Amino acid sequence: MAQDNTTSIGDELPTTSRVSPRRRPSQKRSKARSQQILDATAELLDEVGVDDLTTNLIAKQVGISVGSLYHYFPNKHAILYALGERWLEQTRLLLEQIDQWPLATLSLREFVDKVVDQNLKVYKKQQGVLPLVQAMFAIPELRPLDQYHDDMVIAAMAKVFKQLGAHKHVHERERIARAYLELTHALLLVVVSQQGQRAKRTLDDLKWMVEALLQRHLTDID
Amino acid sequence: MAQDNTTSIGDELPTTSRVSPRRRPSQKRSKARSQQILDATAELLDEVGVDDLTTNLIAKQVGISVGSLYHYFPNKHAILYALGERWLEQTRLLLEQIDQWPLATLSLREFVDKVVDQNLKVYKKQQGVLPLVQAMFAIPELRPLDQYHDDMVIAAMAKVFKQLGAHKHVHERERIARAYLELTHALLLVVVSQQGQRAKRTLDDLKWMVEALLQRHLTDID
DNA sequence: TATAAAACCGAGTAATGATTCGGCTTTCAG
DNA sequence: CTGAAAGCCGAATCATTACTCGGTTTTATA
Repeated sequence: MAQDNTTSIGDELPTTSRVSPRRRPSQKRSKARSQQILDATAELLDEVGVDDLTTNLIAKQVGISVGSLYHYFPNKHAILYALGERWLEQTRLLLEQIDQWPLATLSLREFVDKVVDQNLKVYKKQQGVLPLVQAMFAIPELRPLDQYHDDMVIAAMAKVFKQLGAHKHVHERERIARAYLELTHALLLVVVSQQGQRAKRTLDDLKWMVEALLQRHLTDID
Repeated sequence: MAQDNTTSIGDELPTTSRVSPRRRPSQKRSKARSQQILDATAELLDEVGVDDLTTNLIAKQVGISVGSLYHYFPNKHAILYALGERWLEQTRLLLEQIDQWPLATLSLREFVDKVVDQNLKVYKKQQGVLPLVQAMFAIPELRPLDQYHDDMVIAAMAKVFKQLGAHKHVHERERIARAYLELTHALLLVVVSQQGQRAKRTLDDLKWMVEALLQRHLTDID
């Protein structure tokens, strides 16, 4: 009953905080399966939400057994964590791109138009964003991801705002970036859930508001 | 669905026709305890969040046993549900007030200033709003509350927008109301979490954006 | 004071769902 | 062809927590 010497597991972190794959997928096939699991999880998030997401359900969706599932991920949270990392990566890429834009040559309107459109793409591409983001906020084990995401966006945008002409203290620019983050996040989730003309109009409203927010702080003097 | 085992208020009948008068005092106590439980739950929501909220924890916080807890509420969700209803009621009251404002005599700026300030008060008064709202969205049993809340706000604000001069189809006004709802909700949660000057500035930004949103749709013609 | 209803207690029960484990099957380098 | 590693299986186990229940204490009216 006590720990036998079945290799490798005994000296790891407590179960709940192990979040990386139990072993590095050594084959292409293995890696593909990990991705399959993440895709299936994203689908299920959309269909049933976070709280009804069980490991058995995921396994069934992939078409494997729970046992096999645990061959690729140490625990349930690790799957969501990996999914969150995917999302984080997409956001990181976008921010990296934005940083390379010729900000000096863009009008505020052009800038806002581009950022919001690009951001929407990221939201649209990620299946089950809403429950995922919700989970990242609600589940303690995923909290660091959420925190990291926010910090990353805020830092990057605060920098961008400076380049755009907001000559204020970093602190203040970060505060504005937080407002920007929450505004776009909330409204993009609405846009994603809407369709056609309605989605387009809400997107336009969002752009309008972002522009208003930035306009205000680019013209004001601290 | 919530508690029906407490009081039926407003049955202050003449002495002669009261069937069992000896019940009244204890019912008062009962009601008070129910409120105590809700208060304790709100506190715990703030402290530990939704997922670490257990019935035993609530009981301990109140200073009673789980058994007693179940004397007042049929199950755990019912407690959160009742808490959600409290919140809903506050919102309802605010919307009712707004409906009575002399909208015709207010400038857009004055209107926005008042609505947002009043709305902030409601958010501030409700301890643990964030996890509560989060729970209302995430837990299937509470979903109806969230739905009702949104529908209520959207319907009421769509009406207000009309009075303010947005001569558009209900559909479009409701779309704008949804944007208004998400904007204020997201940003007010930020404001509540901030302090002092920082909170004030974010609040001002919020008002600025709300004004921008409404301005746009009051001047545009559908 | 007697007494019945209201409150209360908290160990025990049950249900749910994550995780394990011993053995099976497939793959593939040598 | 063969052996061992990679990959797989799913019933059994473990952990957590909502909820119950038989019995005790408190309250307040007659």
